[in-house]
Amino acid sequence: MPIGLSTEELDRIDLIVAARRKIKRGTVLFRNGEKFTSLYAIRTGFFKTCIASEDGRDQVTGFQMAGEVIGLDGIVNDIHTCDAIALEDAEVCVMPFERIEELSREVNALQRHVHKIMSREIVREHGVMLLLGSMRAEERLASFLLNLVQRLHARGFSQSELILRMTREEIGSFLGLKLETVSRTFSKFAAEGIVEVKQRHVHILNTDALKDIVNPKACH
Amino acid sequence: MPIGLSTEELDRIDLIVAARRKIKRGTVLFRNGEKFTSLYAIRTGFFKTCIASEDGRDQVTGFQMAGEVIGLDGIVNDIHTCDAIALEDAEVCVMPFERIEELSREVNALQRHVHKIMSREIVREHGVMLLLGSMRAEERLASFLLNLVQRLHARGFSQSELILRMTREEIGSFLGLKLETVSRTFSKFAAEGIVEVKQRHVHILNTDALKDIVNPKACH
DNA sequence: ACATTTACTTGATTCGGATCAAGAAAACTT
DNA sequence: AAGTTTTCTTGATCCGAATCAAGTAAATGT
Repeated sequence: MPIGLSTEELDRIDLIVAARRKIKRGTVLFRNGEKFTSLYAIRTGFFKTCIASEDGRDQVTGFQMAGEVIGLDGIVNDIHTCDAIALEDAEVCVMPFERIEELSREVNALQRHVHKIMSREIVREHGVMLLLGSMRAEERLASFLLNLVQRLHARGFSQSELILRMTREEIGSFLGLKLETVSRTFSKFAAEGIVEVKQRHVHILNTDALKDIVNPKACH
Repeated sequence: MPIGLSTEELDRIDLIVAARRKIKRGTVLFRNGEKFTSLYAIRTGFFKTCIASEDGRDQVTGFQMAGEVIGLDGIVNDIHTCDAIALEDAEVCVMPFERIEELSREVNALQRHVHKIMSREIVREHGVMLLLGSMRAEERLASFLLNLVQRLHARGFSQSELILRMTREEIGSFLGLKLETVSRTFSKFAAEGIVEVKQRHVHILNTDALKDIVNPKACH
């Protein structure tokens, strides 16, 4: 949450949260077609969001963790256009969007904060487009791992160890790859000594090597 | 612009526009790294936005036309993270973001409008992710053509004829394909009688066929 | 503890799109 | 109008990832 607020303002922002809601692993927070009413701030747990095309195909559009906000897709048409599914037991703050709009008219820092959250999501998606549009499988997976571990580290977790909350298929869907390719690429990284992988447990042994894969240096 | 406003409110919204700016074809409206100050509403002309990774690769993230707003990427960090380049002579309204925030605290419809614009961009990008993550070349190009022509039609242009403002390479960058593949796919569509293509001039002969390519029907 | 399901790995083969290459057609220059 | 540059098309070949297939390991339920 934003800084530089008076205690009075902070108290008011607390009022945005209408309720807390627990979501069991594998269940849906909101789904495509549902009426949009609220944004959700993740308190604990891990989510994926995905959209489906009319024919069965579907695409994971992102993985979200504690401190991130989901539901922004619903604002345009007052209808959610993607599904948000908990990948582990989770708890969210339900923030009715009407209240957010109301209060952000009065608290400048909140208004600014809401704008930044939406802009950040747009920029994040630009990055995903670059990944999907121009990277090869190894680059995609390396980029994915670095991004995950960086976000986890910002939350106080290890820089080198992580537990994947999603399946190979979900990773593949997000990265525009098939699950076999994801699996093979993990194995390749492991064979090169860059990571240790044991199912969902990943230990990054050589962060620089991953960075080099994403961003091949011209020299040496 | 939003509806349901009093004339007084409309007058105030006009004040958002600090200036108009003409941008010559091939020149930059803003570029990566520049300080963010304003959003831009396109009055006339056609833009592309693109991001570059550290190694030379770059990715067109979108094509924008009259009535659309660009610059949203700059809000998070007060720095633009992409380039906006005019693909034909253009004119934009410069809307200082400070003024937008100020006024949208007072005019609810404007606040709502700003939120919807940002959410719409997020949803659009979800669609691009689906395209890049799961579609084949033909599906991508068909989807691209349908999207372009639909937006042009909404602005009063033909449903079946359009002039591409961008090169094959730019289309390819946007769609995650090489320019040769774009060219070949155009030729394939032409051979099948779905479109007539003559350089940048495209005539869509069979919209349903394009829709079928994007969304293959199970039966027949 | 066992059976069942789900998730993951690895191999063989295929295929779509990238790459390499050359030429043609437009679009600018001057 | 001629020359130059940019854009586009088409062909031949190659490669990365998809697909098909089989088997293993882990998670879940009873």
